[in-house]
Amino acid sequence: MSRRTTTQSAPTLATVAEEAGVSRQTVSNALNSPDLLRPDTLARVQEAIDRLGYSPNRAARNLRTRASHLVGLRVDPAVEDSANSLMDRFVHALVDSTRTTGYHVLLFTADDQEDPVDGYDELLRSAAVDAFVVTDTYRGTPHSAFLAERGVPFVAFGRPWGDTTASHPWVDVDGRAGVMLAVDHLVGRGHRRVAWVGWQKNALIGEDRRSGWVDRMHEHGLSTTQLSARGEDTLEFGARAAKALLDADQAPTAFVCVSDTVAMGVLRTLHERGLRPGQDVAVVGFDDSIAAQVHTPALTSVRQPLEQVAVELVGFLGDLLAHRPIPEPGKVLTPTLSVRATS
Amino acid sequence: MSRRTTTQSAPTLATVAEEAGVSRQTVSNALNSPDLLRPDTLARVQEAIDRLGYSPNRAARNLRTRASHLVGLRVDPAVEDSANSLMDRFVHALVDSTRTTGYHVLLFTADDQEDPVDGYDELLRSAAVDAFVVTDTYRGTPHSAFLAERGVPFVAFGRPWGDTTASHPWVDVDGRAGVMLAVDHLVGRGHRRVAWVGWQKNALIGEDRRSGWVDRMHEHGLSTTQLSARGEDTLEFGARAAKALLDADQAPTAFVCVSDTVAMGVLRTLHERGLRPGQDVAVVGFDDSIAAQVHTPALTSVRQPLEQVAVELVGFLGDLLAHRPIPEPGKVLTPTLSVRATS
DNA sequence: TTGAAAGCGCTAACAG
DNA sequence: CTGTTAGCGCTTTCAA
Repeated sequence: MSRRTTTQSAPTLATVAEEAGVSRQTVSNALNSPDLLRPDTLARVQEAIDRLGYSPNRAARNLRTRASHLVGLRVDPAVEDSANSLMDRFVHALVDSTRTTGYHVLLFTADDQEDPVDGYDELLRSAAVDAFVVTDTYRGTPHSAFLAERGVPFVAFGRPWGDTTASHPWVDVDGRAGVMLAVDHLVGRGHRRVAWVGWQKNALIGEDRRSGWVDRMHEHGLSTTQLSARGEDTLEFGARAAKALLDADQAPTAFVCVSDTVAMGVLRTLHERGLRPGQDVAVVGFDDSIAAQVHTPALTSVRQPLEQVAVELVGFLGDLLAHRPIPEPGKVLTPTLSVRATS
Repeated sequence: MSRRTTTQSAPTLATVAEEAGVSRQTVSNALNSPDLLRPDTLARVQEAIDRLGYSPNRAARNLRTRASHLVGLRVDPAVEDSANSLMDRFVHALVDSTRTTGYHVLLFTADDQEDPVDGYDELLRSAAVDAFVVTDTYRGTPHSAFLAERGVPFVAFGRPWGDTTASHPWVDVDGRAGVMLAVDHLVGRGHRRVAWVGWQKNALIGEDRRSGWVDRMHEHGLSTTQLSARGEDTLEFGARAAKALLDADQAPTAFVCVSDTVAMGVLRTLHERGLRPGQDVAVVGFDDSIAAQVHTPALTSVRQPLEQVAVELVGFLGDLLAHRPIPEPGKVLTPTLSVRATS
């Protein structure tokens, strides 16, 4: 009782038209503008479609409409030993969001990892994708400016730091507010000496997060002097920074970290020194990675609303590709704090 | 000095042909069968292509050749609180492997998470993808049988457990051998009572891994009685199992775990009881997840060669789509042991 | 070795 | 509301 024999080629518009006793165009209309058809015709066509198991050929449709309904996402190699599985969660969220809109996500990598725009051009020129999602936030690489310059249609996860001329749609998470959440939480638990372990000064994202710590500490009437460390996004740096801070005159009783990776380093130092996280010293990370969740003790962390980021991005994508005007092309979402055992 | 004005439509074969002073067909040949052209003609065409920044339109090519050069990969929601970032690493590896072959990876999700084949049909019928990569290993869901039945072209990460009729290409990792590695390692460090913390009996992957523990222990002349626990793939189960095993008459001095998630649970129990992992009790996980790497102390874990798995799968994909015969459609790769502080 | 003609399956524009 | 015509950009015949 198979609907079509295996060796037979797939049904086309013409097949369906014949089956339903209408013209090819009517079938096309049934698919794309069903309201143009009389209900009974529509039903008849729909029935034929179901009976034959017909799906419109995408290549033909793409050729005709000059759209692929694909969005490209460049995935760069995951960094081992880094707690950051942010990308994983984001990809899931993005694929989920695109599903309802008829778009699909095409993954690609750069031949040349150093070139921020490698891979984009070819995919676009060959009409393989309609647009891109770029994740600037992720490592702070300024792909956006290059892409915008070349007229590549894209939406970005991550705001165009400092670039006031940018006009592409973007969605970002308010890292500063997330850190403020962490500071409030710790101060609420009685901590007065709350340290910051962050990235280098030239990391704009890192500085934004840090400003949340500085400002909130001051608002609480607390000092930030001698309580800040800056370095790379590695476990080793976190461990080193914690040692230095703990050895200072007035050792901090709590650490707010720019990332879970760094926080894991802080935890390692605490462990080495026999300090119990959550009891002797509090630690808060950033990203709410899997590693944070399964660590013992589980790490309190700032959680980015990636699912919502994805939804907003896909919304912008729709506007962009439909050439709808985008009045306010930037959106900042607020993170939450996942409170766990380390605080 | 722009190569083409922004408002102008992309160059086509005809544009290039005119530019080079040859026919469209010659340009097509230059692209697909360059050896048919005279060197000087080829050079002239190539130059025109470069000058115009031409890339063949994929939709047109796909329509004509009835191939999309896309492979589908269904991503299911990541499970929170589980250490398993295996999928993330695998996706990266796959995208990397496909790059050189001219294929791209298309991501999709199922509307209905429960239906093991939801989403595949539509993508295939509409010729959106040429084939699929399915990751049976990941959760042990038997997609393969369903897909094979429907004549869907696919390659699988994960062997067709028990299904002797399966004829699709697959690549798998020898979990049993991985666990044997772990047992050897622990016994070599003087452990005699090595426990197993695994999955339910009906998880074929889990049982395969467990057999490595059972057999190897016996080969070392060691007993396995009262040293095994079975349950779900959660941190809580790992913690519970460790408690029960430690409370038994002859407490184990080492734990081999079916997954990092479970191992994290074991570590939690050790922590609660003041037992130092790697000193008082050894623990080995499976998957070498990020969480294992950044944990304090870092978790020894069996590492699957996902990069190699991806390469082999893409090789099979090439054979499959070129209708080349595949003499031996299964390949088993051997994992390695990442030794860290917990053992 | 190069060129001309045909057509993949679809949708946009128009005519009925 | 339905049908006819044309053509998207490419590759696959087949001739020259």
